[in-house]
Amino acid sequence: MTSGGPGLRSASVRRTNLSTILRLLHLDGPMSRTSIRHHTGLTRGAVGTLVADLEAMGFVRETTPAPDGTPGRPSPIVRPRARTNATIGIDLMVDSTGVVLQGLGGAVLRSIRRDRAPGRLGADDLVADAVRLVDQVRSTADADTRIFGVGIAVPGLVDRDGRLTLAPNLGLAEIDLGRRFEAVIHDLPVIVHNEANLGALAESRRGAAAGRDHVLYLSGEVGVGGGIIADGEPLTGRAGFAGEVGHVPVNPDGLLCGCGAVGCWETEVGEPALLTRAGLPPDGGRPAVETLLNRAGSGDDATRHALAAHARWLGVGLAGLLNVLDVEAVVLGGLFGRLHPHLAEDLDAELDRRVLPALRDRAVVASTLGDDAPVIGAAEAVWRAALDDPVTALDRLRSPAAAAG
Amino acid sequence: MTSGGPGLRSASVRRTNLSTILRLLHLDGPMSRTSIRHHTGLTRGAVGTLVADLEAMGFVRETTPAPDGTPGRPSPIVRPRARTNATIGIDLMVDSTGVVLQGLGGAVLRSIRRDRAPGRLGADDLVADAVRLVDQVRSTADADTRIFGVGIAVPGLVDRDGRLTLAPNLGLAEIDLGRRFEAVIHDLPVIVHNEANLGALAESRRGAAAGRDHVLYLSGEVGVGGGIIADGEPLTGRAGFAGEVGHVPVNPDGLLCGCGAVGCWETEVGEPALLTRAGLPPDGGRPAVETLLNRAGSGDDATRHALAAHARWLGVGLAGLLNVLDVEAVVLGGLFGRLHPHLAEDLDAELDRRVLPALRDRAVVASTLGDDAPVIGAAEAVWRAALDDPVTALDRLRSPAAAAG
DNA sequence: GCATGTTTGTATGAAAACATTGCAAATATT
DNA sequence: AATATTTGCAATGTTTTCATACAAACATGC
Repeated sequence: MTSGGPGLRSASVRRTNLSTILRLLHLDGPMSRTSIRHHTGLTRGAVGTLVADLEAMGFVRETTPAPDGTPGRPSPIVRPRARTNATIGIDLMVDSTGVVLQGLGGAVLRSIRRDRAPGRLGADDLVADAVRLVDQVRSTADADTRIFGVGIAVPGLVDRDGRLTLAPNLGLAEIDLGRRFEAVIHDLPVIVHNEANLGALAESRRGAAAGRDHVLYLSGEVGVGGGIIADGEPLTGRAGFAGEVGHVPVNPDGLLCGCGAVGCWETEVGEPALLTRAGLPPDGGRPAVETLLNRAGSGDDATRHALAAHARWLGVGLAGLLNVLDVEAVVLGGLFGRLHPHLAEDLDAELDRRVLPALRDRAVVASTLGDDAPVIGAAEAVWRAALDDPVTALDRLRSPAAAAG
Repeated sequence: MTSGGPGLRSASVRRTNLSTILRLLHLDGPMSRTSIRHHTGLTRGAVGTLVADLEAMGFVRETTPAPDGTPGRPSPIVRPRARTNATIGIDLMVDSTGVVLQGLGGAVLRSIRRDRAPGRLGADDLVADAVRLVDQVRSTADADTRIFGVGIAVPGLVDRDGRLTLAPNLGLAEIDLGRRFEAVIHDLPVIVHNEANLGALAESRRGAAAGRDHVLYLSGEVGVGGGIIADGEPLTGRAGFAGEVGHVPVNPDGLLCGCGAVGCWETEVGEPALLTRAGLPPDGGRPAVETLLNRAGSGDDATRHALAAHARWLGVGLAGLLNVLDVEAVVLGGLFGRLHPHLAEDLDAELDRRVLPALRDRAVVASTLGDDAPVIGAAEAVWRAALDDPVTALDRLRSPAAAAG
């Protein structure tokens, strides 16, 4: 509606600079004060007082560098204090719940995953189960560890306010999941996002696409989701639903999709489609996929043909996305990541056929974070919010009363 | 590669605030100082000196408001000085060249379009022809009009540095179009972008999607292009090629596309496909389209069926884009805009079938700027760059020597 | 026509933050 | 041990905004 951001007050300069430096340390790791100067363009004096502030707030610690042979007085190394500053990520997968504790700087301090009974729980049980794991993780943290919030990855449509519109694989719909969690974890801010969007965030920050600013992450399970990083930031769309690549039409004469349409990409590259092609039960789940991968490894012809067909359909949809988004890296997560070694060749061939020549210079790689990409992304998303204004984030932790704002 | 922006110096606060206010006036039109205060959150004193600065620089003029019946001292209206501050937009269409002079605030001060001989010119002639029109426009501007730059819209792939990689419909490839123009228009900065991206910018600022932050613009001519506005800003992609929606695969068993692939969206919804469906010569161009529209208006059955089929294919591709991008408005430009009244119903039906329910709340509208969307977008793109830092933009104009930076 | 209330612009002083400058500290080299 | 280099630290100056007080411009009511 209205254009132009808020005006910049004199006082916000400090906040912005503190945020800039802390984010730099979080993403690029420990570095000397001089390195900070070169990244930010600030003067020695300014960096000095800013780092001193961050140290006083407990965000960083300065250490003397090991001699490296260069002349001149050595510049102290500024290190993010991972153990004293952390966020929590939760991943509500279809058959398991994962929780991580991620320190400032990105290190995963603790990681738990617990299988859930295949029978579908209600929302209450789902939340209670996850909160138990959160408590378990919090109990192992140091006594002085400050936790800045909880991020939750959900396989479903989540709007910008954290309301879960639809999550068929969890059997949920129209639930304000953020509020549910906040009601139980009353002392921490909670954010909820789609798992593919968070997977994209994680892989672009810590994983296979680290440092890339234009990334497409594909999450292939029963459903197919996508997360887009554009100019280094998650692409949310109007309501937060962007990235539903599973429902791009690729085959007008294709199969009926769960969404009601015909020929969605998901019907061709989802897990059931793969298993069907390979002559395995479509709902065979993870074990069936393992069987398939084993057969592929041992050179089974039928399986290889099935994978080749799968690769072609993967290429059809992916080519369209590459032409539209012009990303520099595609990260294959979930099922796609496991399949990648077996279909990379056919996939690349299909892409060479369908992607415009100018857009062909891309990297399609398997996820390096694997199934943990969404959880790590959830924790990372909390950092993204907190590091936007570390001062008030810290203030809010100290006086939760002010969190009403 | 590196993360985190530059550090904020005390002096850059002023620049940021000047930029914020000027952009506000450019996009939202004249407003009182008080209104500026409400938009920016700045105090009376700050707004006062900032506006005084802008006035001294010749960007704005203050006028006394007409009495409106409210008590209290009236707040002066701050008006962008359109006639003293302008940008130039150029549009190199397939068969014509358009040039506009756009004042600060968005008003189109002058607009020329000249048909070009259908025979393809070389790059040199194309540039020379356009520059003649630019000179014509410049000569009609006031003597004290400052022109902040020239933006050029091209139907083709343009990278971030203004190099034209491929423009099949102009018969050009691998040309540094920006440099060519700069060599002739030596006194002005030049930027080059894809016409669909600029059309999207124009429609999201001044046209059918004014004020919307998430917009997809479709440019339908012989080729099909797209421009995406995400979070209010153009989505460029890694190299600036994002938005090539014409080559999204929609029909694996379809026709061979000019790009070498099979079943691109363009083969189903491009002008030739439409004309073929309606039993007209595929290369009939604009006159054939007029014939088709006339027949549709008079209720010709075959034509209506052709349009219905066209609408369905339009819906197939558009549904995929909506699911991926979650935009709030789709603006149909070029051919699509002219067709819209005749196929809106069938298109909406197809979208309802294929777009996820949560994403269905969108507006598909015809362009209001029509064929001028890309030219206006080109001028608007220059403003976008100049208003990012009006002070240095002005300094550069005054001392072109500094433009070397 | 005048007093009153309301809203706003202007002017002055204070506070915050960074840049600049000079000097001391810590390293490598000769 | 002396020199060159790079850096941290402290003091001073500049810039910008905020807070406050006062004057100006409008409407209303008597």
